[in-house]
Amino acid sequence: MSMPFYSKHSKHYVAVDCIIFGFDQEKINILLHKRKFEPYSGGWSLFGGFLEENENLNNAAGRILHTLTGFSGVYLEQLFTYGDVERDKERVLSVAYFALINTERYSSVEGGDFDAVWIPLEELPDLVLDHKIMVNKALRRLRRKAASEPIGFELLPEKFTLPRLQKLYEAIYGEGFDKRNFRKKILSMGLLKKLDEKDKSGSKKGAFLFRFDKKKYDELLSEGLGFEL
Amino acid sequence: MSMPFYSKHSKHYVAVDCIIFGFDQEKINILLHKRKFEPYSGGWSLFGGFLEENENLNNAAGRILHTLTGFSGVYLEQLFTYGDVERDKERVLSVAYFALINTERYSSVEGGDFDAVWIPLEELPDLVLDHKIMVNKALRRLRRKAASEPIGFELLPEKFTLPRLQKLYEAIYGEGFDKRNFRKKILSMGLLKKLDEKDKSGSKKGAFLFRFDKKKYDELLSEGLGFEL
DNA sequence: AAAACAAGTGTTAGATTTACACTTTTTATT
DNA sequence: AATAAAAAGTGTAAATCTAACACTTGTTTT
Repeated sequence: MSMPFYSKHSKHYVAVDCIIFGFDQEKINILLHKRKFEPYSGGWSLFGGFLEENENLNNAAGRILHTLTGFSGVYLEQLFTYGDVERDKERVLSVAYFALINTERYSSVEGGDFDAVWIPLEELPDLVLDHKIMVNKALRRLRRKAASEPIGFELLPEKFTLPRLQKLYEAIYGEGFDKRNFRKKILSMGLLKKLDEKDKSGSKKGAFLFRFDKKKYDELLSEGLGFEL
Repeated sequence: MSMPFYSKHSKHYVAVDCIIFGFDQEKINILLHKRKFEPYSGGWSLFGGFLEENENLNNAAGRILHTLTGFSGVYLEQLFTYGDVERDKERVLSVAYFALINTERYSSVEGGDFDAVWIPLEELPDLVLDHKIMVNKALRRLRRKAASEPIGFELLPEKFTLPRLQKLYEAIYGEGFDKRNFRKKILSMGLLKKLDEKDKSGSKKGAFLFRFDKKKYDELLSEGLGFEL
């Protein structure tokens, strides 16, 4: 039997769509662009593309992200697979990924070749297809994970101040936190290394810079502990 | 342009695999069967099948579950999509679902037409392809969700005793809990209706039966509260 | 020198979690 | 009929965690 058993089954188009989150010191933004092909040409859309033959899913997500935005080496996580969508009468499965981007490093994207625009989460326009559903799911996932894994740091530069970190968490959860309680909790994990530098961009006094201590985190993980906010 | 824009892209086989959990008053079991076709014929396998043309993903999962096991109307949730797998040189994407089954209602499956066998989680044999990875992911998901959504009840008959419910949670988390603390917490949510009946199968004294109060749960949800263990 | 501005710092009350042991009810045994 | 056995059911106290709260520090600008 040279023909595989399953060759009688149907094959499907599979797309990968990326929900790209960024943080601009103030609020969470999503990278969108205006769709340039039918159907729904001109509508706000996530960045997506098609899975190619023999291309593994994670690679496809990375490739699409890189091709369309220039970003590479960023945090990417598979979110969910949407199978109800129909386009042109033929269904296209969409595997959604969400990406977390340090906007400082990649701010050059704004207004670039692909009409990519950072849009604040609170001002999200209508999106094409089921993309809004994807964004909402991604946001729920981000909220859940940010409390139990150190993924928030992906949205910040390597060195960051505590006030900045707090702003980030406040943006993610859409609520304010008490400064003292926040510091107490985040520092008590022992996963932030305080540096001798200060960042004076935010105040006259300046705030100390910190760095996430990945080594310590891996140690904690292997002891069965971890990051828990 | 009658041909859709994306018709130049490749199409892919898409399979759906189901991780089926059951609880037999003692431990968590997984429903497996021996694969009957190449490759890996004879190896322990999850239940799976191919997604058909114009069939939506959730329906495919339900269909596969029903066709192969006779179960219907059970809890089914999409888990993750695996895109690295290769079979016969040609990649088949697999969308994994996990199912929770009230074994009492469906005990007839054991030894049925499809060689379905309930195998205790702790005695899991090697599985075909990446199925073991799927099972582990499903288990992590079950553990997470069982603490924040009332999905545990899907594994029990409609009426159940508190000692039974506690056994279930102990099986899910692989550790023992204090009886008094467990009761206190689960009853404090106000989501269990105590019935006037007792189940005497487990002891001479008999234990009162309870029922999960879905109406109350929906009320709580709409108030922004919920199930939190 | 004073005003302005954000960074930084501790304590206390309340809530939640954990640890822990005896009584009740019924059936089976003598 | 009395007793033993077996699981169901029940309360409290200590410890931990969470939440609420206001002033001081360091630097720059005027």
